[in-house]
Amino acid sequence: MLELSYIRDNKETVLKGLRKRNFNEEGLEIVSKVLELDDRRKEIQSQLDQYLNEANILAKQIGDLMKTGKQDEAQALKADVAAVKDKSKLLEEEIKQVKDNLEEKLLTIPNIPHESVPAGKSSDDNFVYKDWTNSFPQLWPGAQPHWELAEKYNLFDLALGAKISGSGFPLYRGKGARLQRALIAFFLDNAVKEGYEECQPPLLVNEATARGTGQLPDKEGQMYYAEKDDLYLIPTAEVPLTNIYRDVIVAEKELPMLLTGYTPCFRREAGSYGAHVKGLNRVHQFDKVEIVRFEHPDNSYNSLLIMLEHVESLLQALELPYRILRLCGGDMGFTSALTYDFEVYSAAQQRWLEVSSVSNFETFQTNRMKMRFKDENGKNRFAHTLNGSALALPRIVASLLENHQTENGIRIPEKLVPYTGFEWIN
RNA sequence: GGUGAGAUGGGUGAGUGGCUUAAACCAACAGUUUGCUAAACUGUCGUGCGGGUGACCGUACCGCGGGUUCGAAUCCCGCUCUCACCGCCA
Repeated sequence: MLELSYIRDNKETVLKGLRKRNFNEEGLEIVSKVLELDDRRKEIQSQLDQYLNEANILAKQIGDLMKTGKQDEAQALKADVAAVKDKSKLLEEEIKQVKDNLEEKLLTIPNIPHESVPAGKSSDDNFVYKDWTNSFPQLWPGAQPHWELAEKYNLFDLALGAKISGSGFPLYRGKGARLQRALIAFFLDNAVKEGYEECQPPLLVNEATARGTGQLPDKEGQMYYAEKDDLYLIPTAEVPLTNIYRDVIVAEKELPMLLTGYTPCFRREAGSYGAHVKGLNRVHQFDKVEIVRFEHPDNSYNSLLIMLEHVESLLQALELPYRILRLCGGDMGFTSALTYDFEVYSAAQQRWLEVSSVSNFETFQTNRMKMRFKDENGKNRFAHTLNGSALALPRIVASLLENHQTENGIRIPEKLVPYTGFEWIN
């Protein structure tokens, strides 16, 4: 959620930012609308405070009169209080309406893209920030896509997963299951080495938590929901990890705070079926190691670059061809100010697969969550949040299997061997 | 699932209708003292909103939501959560 004071002081910047997100002139009216509502809110607040002040003074007088035995005079004042109360009641109702309306509108405004974010309609307009300049792995004619390799080497079984749960719930087994565990441990170890604190959060979260990071009300349909208990299955560890600091004010020197966690992630992905979702390309349940940072606003963009390097180092260790995209305004998530996507090349499918999304949310999430730090002047300010996948497993596995396949089996990258305990899948 | 107790500021915890934004203690921060550390002493030490250049002023907030009252942390109702014990259970 954008800060109202920010919208007020930077209206032109906000409008420019929303245009980058392809808001038309009609859509942009929301900005003026919000400011008008806020003006009205302030107006009512002033008047209301005045009435309440009057009532408080009268109540005190009544108390004093009662104590000194002047019952009659006290009774007379009670009528005055009642009159003031009537007026304040009306204003209270009105201000509640205005506030609700304001909040509702504010929640529909996405984050303002960073000035460096290119305009654009869709993923076609994303800017290649760092391209893969080496040659791609050359596969021989008999090379197979990962779903065929999985069958050949008994690594995972989608049909079996479908029997047990439904489509999109892979069942890993044998060396496939071991590979999952190895990747998770490898990613976690690397995050911890970078200074992130390892966490194991709950996988089901309540409404306030889902709201804090912006999954609600924006992406309600994307989450699985356990109705009986009013809990949501997390679509990413970002949700529970970031909410650790909901409604918390920390000392400035505590920043930055770095958290990492492995969790399964659950996504309904309603409506996405077809050729692109074959194999592990898109599933309802997958494993991911997430990194989350709470940063001082002055440092957040620098830290974003540090996160990029971290994710890059993982992909290099796994010896996978990758590229980094800078998302355009039209393709960026609702809550993000700047997002880099990482894609690995799937040699057998001959296309890029997204494996990580690293974003700076600035104060968009912390404003919703009321997560602040006390600055050197004793003022409470919203911290910046950042997060990124480091990494999401399924497409890494897909790419790993496809790119490292040989006629004699699939080679495990050297850095991963200590985790898998085997050098070859064959 | 059953029974009981509870929810107050960063923490412990006092506070049963007006003198309470809320005692006291601890932690934290600043200063004095000191060769250094420690101790001692002094001071500061909640959040949102509105107003003001500002010191400040007003207002709301004692788990959440209602209610009673001129006036509620305090009384009433509903909800949520926590803790303890029992049952079930990895």
